[in-house]
Amino acid sequence: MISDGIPGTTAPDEKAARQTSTTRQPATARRAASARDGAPRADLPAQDGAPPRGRPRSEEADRAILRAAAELLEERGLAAMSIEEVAARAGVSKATIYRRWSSKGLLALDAFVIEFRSLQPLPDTGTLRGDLLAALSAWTWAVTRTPMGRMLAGLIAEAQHDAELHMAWRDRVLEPLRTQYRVMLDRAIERGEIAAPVDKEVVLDLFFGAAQHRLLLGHLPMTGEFISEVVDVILHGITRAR
Amino acid sequence: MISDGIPGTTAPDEKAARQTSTTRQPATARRAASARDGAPRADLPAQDGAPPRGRPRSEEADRAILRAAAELLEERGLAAMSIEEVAARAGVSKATIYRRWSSKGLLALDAFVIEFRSLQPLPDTGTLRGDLLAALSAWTWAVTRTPMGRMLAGLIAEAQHDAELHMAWRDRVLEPLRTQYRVMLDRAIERGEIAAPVDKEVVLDLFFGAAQHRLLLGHLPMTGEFISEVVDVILHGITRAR
DNA sequence: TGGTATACGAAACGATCCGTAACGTATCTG
DNA sequence: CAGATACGTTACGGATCGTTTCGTATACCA
Repeated sequence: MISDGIPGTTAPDEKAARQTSTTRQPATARRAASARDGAPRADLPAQDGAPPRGRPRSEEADRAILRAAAELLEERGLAAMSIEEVAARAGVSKATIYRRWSSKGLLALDAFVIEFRSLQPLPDTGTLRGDLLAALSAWTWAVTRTPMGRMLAGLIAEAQHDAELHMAWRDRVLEPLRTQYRVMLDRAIERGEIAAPVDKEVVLDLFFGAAQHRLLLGHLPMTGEFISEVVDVILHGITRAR
Repeated sequence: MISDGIPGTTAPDEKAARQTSTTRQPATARRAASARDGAPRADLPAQDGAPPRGRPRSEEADRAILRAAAELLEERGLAAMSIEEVAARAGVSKATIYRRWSSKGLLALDAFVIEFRSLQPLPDTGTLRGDLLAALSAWTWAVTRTPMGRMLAGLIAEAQHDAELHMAWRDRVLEPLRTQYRVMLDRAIERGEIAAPVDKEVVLDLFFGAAQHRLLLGHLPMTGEFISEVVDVILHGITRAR
């Protein structure tokens, strides 16, 4: 069992909608049939209770694939990244990749999540302002000083037309992050810094959205001044309550 | 020049050399290179002062291509849209498309901008709150009730790794929109509704970013309540000034 | 030790799409 | 009329797709 980011949860089925060509895909149809009668192919083989029988999957290959995917995602973006290239750079065959991930998007998501999670702490500075500044600074650092910023856009775009990836993104990236931020808001309410009836979801959208907007569009730099201005406007906006 | 060469004699080794030089770069890199070294081939042929000589471009073909591109963008997204499909649906040959647009992204941008511009009015209701509500409502309507919302993500993603498209997006979509919103803020300053030292760019990022965030991630619906909450928090945040 | 099960790399497959070119036809200007 | 340009059709070589087959490698179990 590989620790964290390996495709443990996602069920590979019904990815026909993701296919690029509409009209007819005998290949996909065949694959759907084989997925129906057989075991899921792009999942971990070990179901709890039944110890794995044959040769175990190479964790070395897992790491090499994810590392290669992360590199290529940064260099070219998701759309221009080919599985063929990932395989070549990882020193692995294509089939080895397809055994683990059913789509390019899910592979990219894993490559992204592994690093991203460790870079988003839950600050507890004692004041809401301190917490927000720390959280937004950490997020900004991750997306501007590491390859992750450039991965973001491609994943978000791909998720627009890939329901499976969309759900995975929400479950493994967006909601964990929002849950962290909600805790910060709840603590501020307990401390009496802000009034309870504040709409936390809107606050999160403002907080996170402003930064993501500037990141994706790139019209202005993400400076420390920008971060503190964002926090200040939001704080003034909600400490007045309503 | 056209007639003097026997077809078979035209330097097959030159072609081979050209092919090996580009061995197997991803499509995007090849396209970028060809666009860089060559003259702009995919623009309107009529430069002012010289009336067009030959057969004019078919405006019918223009419309059909843009319409087909818009449809496919909505259905599959930019990454999964192929020029081949656009040509088939528009009843036009691939060459006809390549004569007009040098990249898939720029074609998509045109298909997007044509409709989008007409749907973003400059409201003047007399109050900043009224202006912001009207503007955000119009934007929200455009991206949720028309195909344009789903085009947005793909274009933004493609622009991350396509400098030409990135600049075009800023010049033709982002900056015109921000200029409109800045006017609304300036009028509010004149009326004394908000203090002058407010950072207008940050306000625009909050305003536009929150909505775009919720649109792209789709974690919560873009209701009228959401719109008014966003406007209220921002307004409270900046009317206190600082 | 052998049997079974699975993963592995390598190679090949039929497709689709790319971007370009050649060719003959259509429609403009002068 | 001639010249210029866009048009549609067709074809090309190459890249990548996702899958399949095959022989080999590596685990567990009896």
